[in-house]
Amino acid sequence: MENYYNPKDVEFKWQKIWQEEQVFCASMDSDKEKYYLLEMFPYPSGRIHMGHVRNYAIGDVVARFKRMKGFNVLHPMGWDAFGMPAENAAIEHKIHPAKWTYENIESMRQQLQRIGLSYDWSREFATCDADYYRWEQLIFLKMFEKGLAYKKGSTVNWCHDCQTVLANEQVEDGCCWRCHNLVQPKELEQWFYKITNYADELLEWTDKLPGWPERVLSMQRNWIGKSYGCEIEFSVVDSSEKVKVFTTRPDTLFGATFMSLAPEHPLAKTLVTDEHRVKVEQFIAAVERQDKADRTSGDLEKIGIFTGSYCINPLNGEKIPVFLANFVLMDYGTGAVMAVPAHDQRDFEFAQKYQLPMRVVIQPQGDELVVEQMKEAFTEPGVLVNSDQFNGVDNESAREQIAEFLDDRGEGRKTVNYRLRDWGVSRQRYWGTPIPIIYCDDCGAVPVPESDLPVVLPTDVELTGEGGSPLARHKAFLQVACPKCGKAAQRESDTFDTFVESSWYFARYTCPGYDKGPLEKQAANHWLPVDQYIGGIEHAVMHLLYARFFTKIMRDLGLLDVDEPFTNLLTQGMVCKETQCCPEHGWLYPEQVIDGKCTLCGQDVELGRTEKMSKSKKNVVDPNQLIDQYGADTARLFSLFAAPPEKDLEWNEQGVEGCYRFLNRVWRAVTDNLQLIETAVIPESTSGEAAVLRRKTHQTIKKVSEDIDGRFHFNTAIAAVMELVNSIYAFKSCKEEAGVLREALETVVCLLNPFVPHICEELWHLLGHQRGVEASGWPICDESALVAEEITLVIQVNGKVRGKIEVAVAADKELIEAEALAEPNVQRFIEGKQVRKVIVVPGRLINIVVA
RNA sequence: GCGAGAGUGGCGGAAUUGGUAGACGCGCUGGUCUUAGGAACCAGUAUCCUAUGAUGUGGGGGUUCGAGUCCCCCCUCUCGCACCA
Repeated sequence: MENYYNPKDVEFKWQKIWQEEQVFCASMDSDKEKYYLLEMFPYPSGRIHMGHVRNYAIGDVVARFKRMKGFNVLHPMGWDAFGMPAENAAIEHKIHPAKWTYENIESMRQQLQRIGLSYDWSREFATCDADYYRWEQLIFLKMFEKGLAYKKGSTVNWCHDCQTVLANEQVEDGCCWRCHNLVQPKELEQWFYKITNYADELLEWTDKLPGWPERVLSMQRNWIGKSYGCEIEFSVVDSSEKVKVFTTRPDTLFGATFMSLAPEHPLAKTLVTDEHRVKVEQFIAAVERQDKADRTSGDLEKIGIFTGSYCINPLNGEKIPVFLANFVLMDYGTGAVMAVPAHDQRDFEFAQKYQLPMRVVIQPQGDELVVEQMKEAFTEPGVLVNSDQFNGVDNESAREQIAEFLDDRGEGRKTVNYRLRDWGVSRQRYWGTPIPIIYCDDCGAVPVPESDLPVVLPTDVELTGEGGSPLARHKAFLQVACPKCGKAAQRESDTFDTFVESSWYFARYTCPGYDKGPLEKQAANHWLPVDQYIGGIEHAVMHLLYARFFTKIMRDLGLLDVDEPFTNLLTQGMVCKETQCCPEHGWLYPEQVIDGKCTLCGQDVELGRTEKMSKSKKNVVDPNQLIDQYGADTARLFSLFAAPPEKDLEWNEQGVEGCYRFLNRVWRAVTDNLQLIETAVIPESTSGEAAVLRRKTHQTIKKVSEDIDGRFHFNTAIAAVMELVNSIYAFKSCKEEAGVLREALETVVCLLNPFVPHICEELWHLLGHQRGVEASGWPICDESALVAEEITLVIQVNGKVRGKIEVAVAADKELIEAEALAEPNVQRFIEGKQVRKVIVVPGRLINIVVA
């Protein structure tokens, strides 16, 4: 085996040993410090892709590094196993979702194991296991008890032909992705989780997560969308109705010249006068027909219509017309806006279009706005005018004053508004966690008693894709006695959004077999929070926000004691590759192109943009093939070396070969020198070349340790080891200095172990060690080996490099200055000039400033 | 429009606190060994150039003995949000 590097044999051998000896199992009985490392678990689609390889390779580096550093590492893996692909497979291939899912899990586990990832497989579970989702049902019951789960009407995407609800991503251009018929909105009663109760806490904690990328935090803040403002009531003329608006700018209230309501506003149809009814109803219908996505996308034309009604500005008693406007959204604020065209751009455009009056109520300092000359709304700070008793007040203070004034008179009050909506968790799907509720004609929605959990998803169903969820037609499942009154009742046939499962799986890993509740508190508190979480940026908002919400829910249910689930978050970049396109055959797989020609027709292939690897663009590399060809270590190494983890990675076949060559170089460096270093020991003192190599060895230890720990600069860590290997090749070794060589080689093997564990384990073994690499610990940098006798200093004249000198480390400033000034090339540049100043940066450079 | 991030050789990317710009790898060039090399090893490789020289980190200013790094203005790209009242 030691003659040449054979990744297949080496990798198989060690994967078997790791598995048999269960070396990566984590236990709480340890006096080592805990470290919980987690990568986002995969959906078991059946095949791993390069994105998985990269994600899990990154995680594995950290896991193995932390273990070598002496931490008690928890590194689990499992399956996000509910979801629609299983139902689609069932429809297309007549295979039961459960069978499909569990078979995929088997196959994907094997594929992951081929990568050599150091998981504690004893903690593995799939979210579709009843032992998992039963606790999710229990958490729902507890939330229901506390009013955190409730039911309300909500609009879904409905395909009439398929008799089913579609997720947003299943709607393509407003049509069903399967039958291509028009999707319609449909009002359904749905379950919601009251995430808005936690909006403030979720927001506040975004300032207390320094280990998260700023852009993820900013996306979450944006999503929560907290704004301070004021609710103001406007009475309607000749009516007892009142229109409530939300505004962040009560300071502009005197400038309100009309009112805009969302077309869906409940008052829209009552406020319309008979004279305007026909046109208004046409308008409402027209807006309804507009695509939802279009309506909230920027460049929609602003249109509106007058209802015929007026309302009264509570501050000045002015009568202003009430309009309906397509840009006013029913689900933000109150669905009604007081329009201040002089100080809001949208209202400005609307007023211009319908020739509505404008009034300036805020003047900028040192300027005077004239309505007729305004080309856009003025939204900057200023001083109030045309505002009665508030004239002269700066607008920031006026905001408070007017809000308080309205509050006193009972016509308004200060409020906080959020963009965040409650989380709709009902899905009209089969392959998900059943929602444990029973509907009784007399008792209403009755929770399933705890002792009856789990509500098991029945397996005797057939999926056709038509006629709605098979659960809704499954009589044996549906028909049940009411737990309260015992009369015939019906089960809820909806299942949970699969984001519910992924909102607490990280906690369940701490006690996967616990059968007395969702969490064994002691275990959860021991391991949580996750010290490092790693996954794709695509989960920046939904998954990560839901997981944070659920953590707080579980805390408030007394299941654990942490506030936040993930201390540090790393969002890795995508794996990209150049696309290739044949004029006749369209996108081509890499193997369909030889020498720039299409293998199907021989035509020249056009190179497209580098894009995220995707099946549709065919710019994919199959990890299984890659591992067959080069081995898992090469696949891992390239994924880690080509770019820093958080950046996108551009796949490059030649780069992969370069990594393979490097591993061969490492292999030979060890095996070629085995005899020479067999009995060698690390010498007490070294000199000359040996000292230089020894210094390089310890510099590398220092550099790699710093690069991995916290910084995750794996590419530069690997580069540093490559430098050390180059130094080993350059080192002319002899028997006397074999100890230094042994130390250098062992260091290479240890430092590379987190990245390419199989080859390192084998080489470590060849180097004569009985214990595994991890057990031998992380190399320690000997500071004394870093010290050189002489160092090179750069000499600059006026900031430009003009020479270099070698000086003793101990040399004092005067000596260094004298030597620098005496350097021949430096002399040329300072000759005949006056030396103004000499700056000495210890250990780095000397800058001579001349006139 | 708002928010975040980025712009460095032929390419991927280094440069952690303001201190030798281009580490490491790919590609390319030359050499050694070889029947041969698409193997391995060695050397070279920012640009211009006769250089021990000049220029050079998207563009323009500035601070500094010294700027890829700090400040101001502008350009381009990526991502996220977006008629949010």
